[in-house]
Amino acid sequence: MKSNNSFRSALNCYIKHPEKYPNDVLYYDSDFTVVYDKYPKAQVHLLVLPRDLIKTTQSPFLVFNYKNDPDKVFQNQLLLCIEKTKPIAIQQLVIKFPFLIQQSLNFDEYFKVGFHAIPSLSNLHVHVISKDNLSERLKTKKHYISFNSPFLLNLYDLIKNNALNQRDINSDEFFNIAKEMKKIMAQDMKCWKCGLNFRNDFKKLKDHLVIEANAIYKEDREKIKS
Amino acid sequence: MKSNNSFRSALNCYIKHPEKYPNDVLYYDSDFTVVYDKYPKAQVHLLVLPRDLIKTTQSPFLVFNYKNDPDKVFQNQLLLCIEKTKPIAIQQLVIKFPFLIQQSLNFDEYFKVGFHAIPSLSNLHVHVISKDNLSERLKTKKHYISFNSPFLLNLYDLIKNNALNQRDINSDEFFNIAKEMKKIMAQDMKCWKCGLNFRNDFKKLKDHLVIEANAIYKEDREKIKS
DNA sequence: GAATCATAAC
DNA sequence: GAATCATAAC
Ligand SMILES: [Zn+2]
Ligand SMILES: [Zn+2]
Ligand SMILES: [Zn+2]
Ligand SMILES: [Zn+2]
Repeated sequence: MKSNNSFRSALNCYIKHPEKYPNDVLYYDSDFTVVYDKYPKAQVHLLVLPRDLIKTTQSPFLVFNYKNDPDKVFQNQLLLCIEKTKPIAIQQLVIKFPFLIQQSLNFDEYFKVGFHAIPSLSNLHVHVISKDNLSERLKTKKHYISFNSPFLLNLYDLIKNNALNQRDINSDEFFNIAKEMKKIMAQDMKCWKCGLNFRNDFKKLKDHLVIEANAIYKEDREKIKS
Repeated sequence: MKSNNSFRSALNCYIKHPEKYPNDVLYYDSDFTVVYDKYPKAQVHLLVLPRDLIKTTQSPFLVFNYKNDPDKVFQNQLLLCIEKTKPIAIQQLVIKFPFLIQQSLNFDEYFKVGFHAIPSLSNLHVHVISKDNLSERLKTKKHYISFNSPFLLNLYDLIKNNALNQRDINSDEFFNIAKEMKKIMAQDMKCWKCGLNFRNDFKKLKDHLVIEANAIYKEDREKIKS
């Protein structure tokens, strides 16, 4: 056990008093808060935080688990909040790349939405993140893999009644998940776009991500021209 | 003993074939090569490499050691090469900060010249480095301390007949030096300009270095205006 | 010399 | 979650 776990509650302030952090909070209502990730791992990286005091404490594996009698009302509220977050995320991308045209951007082409299988921060949070992974804050293999492997639990996969959320969630199962994820973290790094294998060469991957970002964010402009 | 020490000879190509590396080499003659440090730890960071095949293998403590009958001809050649390097370094700084006026810059106010007490690369090299330590490549406490402590052997101090170069250079003495330097590396990080103590908070130091660099490189412009 | 990985302490 | 420190392998 760690001596001081207060950092694990770093997001709690945003669900408790979203009105106090106008520089960090992009949107809030009675049920959700949307904030910038303080250490963004891509050009756009937002967090969607359920404000419900029970839900916020739950594991992403548990909160939608079928054996746990999933709260369909909550699921639909969350999906609705994600729909509200999509244009916000797109707008953030357009701020970074003014040549992009907001109305023509397909969210699914540019973004991913999901939970980390083993979050470090205890308040339940959905990552809404652009696919580029172009960021100074992306500093380690673990950062990259955590968004480009089964460590990222796609929100829509999780909500479906599939293998992901039919696991028995007991401490044995959490131990198994931890073991799986450790294996996943040890795998090679591959480009999210073209699949090129960078093995453990993080620096080369970083250089390549610049090229891919230039391509996707310019390509769109070219498409618009033609 | 390390299994593969080839990285220690990374600078050898520049003294062997300076003409082959026009992108890296700023100046060379029959006795010296001046190159960009490949991982600059400040806005301007150059290396002066003696091309003599004996001198290049020597330790900075040994090459000027009085008990070792110092080669005064070599010393003077090196000092002359440093004099040639000074305007080059100043020019590099002006390229980064075009508001600076080349002719009015006092080298000693903006730069340091010296050896690392315990170099990682085996070819003898003098660092000519701007004092700012503002660089993305400055990533660790050791990087910073290595230029802001007795780990940096000031060239002119070393040439003087003083305590620094009167040490008996045997393996016992090298062991003592290594122990001293380890202590030095464990000390707090302090701002090179104002002396503010950042202890082990490297991130805060980095932020502060931005402020100090803005001040020194703008200050000069103000002086010129008045 | 840099970079990857593991490990505390917060 | 980030950041400091230590340790291999190159
Ligand atoms: Zn997380
Ligand atoms: Zn690619
Ligand atoms: Zn060196
Ligand atoms: Zn200062």
